[in-house]
Amino acid sequence: MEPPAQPKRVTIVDVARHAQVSTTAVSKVLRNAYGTSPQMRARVRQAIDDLGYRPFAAARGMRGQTYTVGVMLPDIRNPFFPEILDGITDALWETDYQVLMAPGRNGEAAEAKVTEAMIDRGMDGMILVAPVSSRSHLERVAGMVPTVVVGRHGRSAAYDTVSDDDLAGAALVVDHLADLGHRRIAHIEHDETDPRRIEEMPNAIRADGYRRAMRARGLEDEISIVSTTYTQRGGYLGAQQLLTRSPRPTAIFAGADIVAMGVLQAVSEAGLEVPDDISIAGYDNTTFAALGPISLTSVDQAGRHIGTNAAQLLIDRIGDRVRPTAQIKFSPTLVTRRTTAPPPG
Amino acid sequence: MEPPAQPKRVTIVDVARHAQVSTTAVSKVLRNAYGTSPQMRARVRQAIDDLGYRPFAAARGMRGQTYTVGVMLPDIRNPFFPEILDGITDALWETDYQVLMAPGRNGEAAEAKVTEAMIDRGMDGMILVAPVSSRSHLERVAGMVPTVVVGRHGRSAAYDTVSDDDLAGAALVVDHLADLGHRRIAHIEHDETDPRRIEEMPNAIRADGYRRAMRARGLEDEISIVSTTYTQRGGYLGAQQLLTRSPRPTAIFAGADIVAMGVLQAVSEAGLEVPDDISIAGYDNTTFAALGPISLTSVDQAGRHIGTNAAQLLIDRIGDRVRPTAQIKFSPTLVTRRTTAPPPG
DNA sequence: CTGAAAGCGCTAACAC
DNA sequence: GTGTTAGCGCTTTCAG
Repeated sequence: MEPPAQPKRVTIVDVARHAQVSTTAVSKVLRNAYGTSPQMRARVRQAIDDLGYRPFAAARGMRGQTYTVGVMLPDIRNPFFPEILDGITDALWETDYQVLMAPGRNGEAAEAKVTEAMIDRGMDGMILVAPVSSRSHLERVAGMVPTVVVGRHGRSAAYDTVSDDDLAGAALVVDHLADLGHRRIAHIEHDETDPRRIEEMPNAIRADGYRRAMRARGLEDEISIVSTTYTQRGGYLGAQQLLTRSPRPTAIFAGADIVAMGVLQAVSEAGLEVPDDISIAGYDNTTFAALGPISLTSVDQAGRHIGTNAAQLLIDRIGDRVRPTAQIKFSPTLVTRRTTAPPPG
Repeated sequence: MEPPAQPKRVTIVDVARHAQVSTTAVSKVLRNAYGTSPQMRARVRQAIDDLGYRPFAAARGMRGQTYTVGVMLPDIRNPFFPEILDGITDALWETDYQVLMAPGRNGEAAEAKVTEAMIDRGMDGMILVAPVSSRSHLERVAGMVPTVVVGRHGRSAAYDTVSDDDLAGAALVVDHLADLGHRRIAHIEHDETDPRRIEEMPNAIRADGYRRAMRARGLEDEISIVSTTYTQRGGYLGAQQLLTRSPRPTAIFAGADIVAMGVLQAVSEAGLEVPDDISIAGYDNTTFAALGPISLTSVDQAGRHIGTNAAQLLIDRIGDRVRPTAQIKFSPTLVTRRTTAPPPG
């Protein structure tokens, strides 16, 4: 058996004929536009049901909206980002908008490719999560299509933002560890060289928050940072370096849970016990931080919540493209688990 | 500062004028179509660069292709699925196709919504990963747009498939445990009630593979299955049931890594040690199975590889819609780690 | 309140 | 090898 020949799509013309009205009328009913009588709406709706009509987005896109919003996530392997997507999808579930996601792969070139592809496909709006692209690129994108940027700090007149207070989050961790009695608290950061990004990227802000919090606790002499990447391997390599230092840190604050996973690995290979010999804290409170055998102390960012808020902001922006931009900032909380305890001795 | 007024898009007409050729010529060059001289191609390319032209997908979609493929994943929280998406994205990276993903949320209604949205948006092809929809729905979709189904067993004349040999995978686990000396090996499955799906869904096949392998080892009297869901909570509840049985199983084969996470939790709460008191095995070999503190024995499905093959199949199918459908089946391998060992005593 | 008609940007016959 | 032209399905003036 061959695949069945494509049945020709039902169009607005078919619906109009069936309902004995004009195509204009159908179009108006579809968009809940002004100027349709109740009985006309009823007849058109009936015809739509009878024929199983569904609007063809490409055709709509040529004149008006596509009812599609694009989401770019940096890395779907990091379990924190799916939470955000989930929040976005939930918020838009009951609307006519369909959410479509593409991975940005943590690179400027890849991100540019994705944002252009989305613009070319007529997205009505875009949500860019923790993009690494330059601010000017982001503003150019936002100039073409309503855009919400998630995770980057710093306000722009071109796009709305939703972010988490990474400065406060880092302080939460440092304070928690210091309260337990730790002094030699080290940090593993995601290396940020581009000076223009250093003020905006969450990873850089966390490192800064760590420094400030250490100083605030009078621990400036103990500040100790290793720069790798926000990956499991980055955590592994970073921890290896830290463990050879002498005196050895009694606690490691990893900039992301995924980094903490690598740290745990290195610590275990070094024959050390967590938390008896060394305390570990992560960031993001991802699902695997909560897993029994891991039970990682981590900073919770409420990813879902970030997602729903970003979606709402985008809908508002699509509705009014010239209103002033908004900046929503959430406060993180600390979830303490079994990887942190008072220092040995 | 207001967002800058939208600069009007550069169209094919602008390019044609700039290059002093017809719009047809530009269109042909864009599609590498037959009948263009080298010098014309050069001039058109030059004009495209000069003007920064990019084709508008919505307009293309009205006549031909949109150069977009849609991927539906059941659940992006399960870290196995991102691997597949990664494989797909990689395979299509150098092509003109853009990959766009939407979550199917493990429900027939949600899946229908997503597949329709993708069809409405003129996707050139779709890859549906582990869909729960009825076969007839899948075939209807495949009749409208080239489709590859990943994970479901059973051949269809309407769509190509890529799957993993779940029967063999389950046997790998049972044999491994039996070789270690276990006899009371229990299984936690994802409950499948729909008889039409029971023959196709990977979860059902795994349960079946477990039963067959147990019989093949002469352990038919020890067959013990708990039906919950492929979630962490499902694993937790399932394990709680199993641990109260007497005699207690000495090994639990969880149908998915995420399930094994819940099992580990329940086992730990019951005060039992893994693997000394009880062995645990999972399925999917997700990133967290490999994490040091977890180190879960699991079946590897090579998700990336599944993704790249599905993408290739889809490209082939887009190129020739009537060629016979293909069924690719991969063989899983077992990765043994620290959660399995000989039974106590 | 309703409908006729003009495109949106692109592709595909079909002529030249 | 190249250009002219007629739409694809929808939205949007603009008359009636």
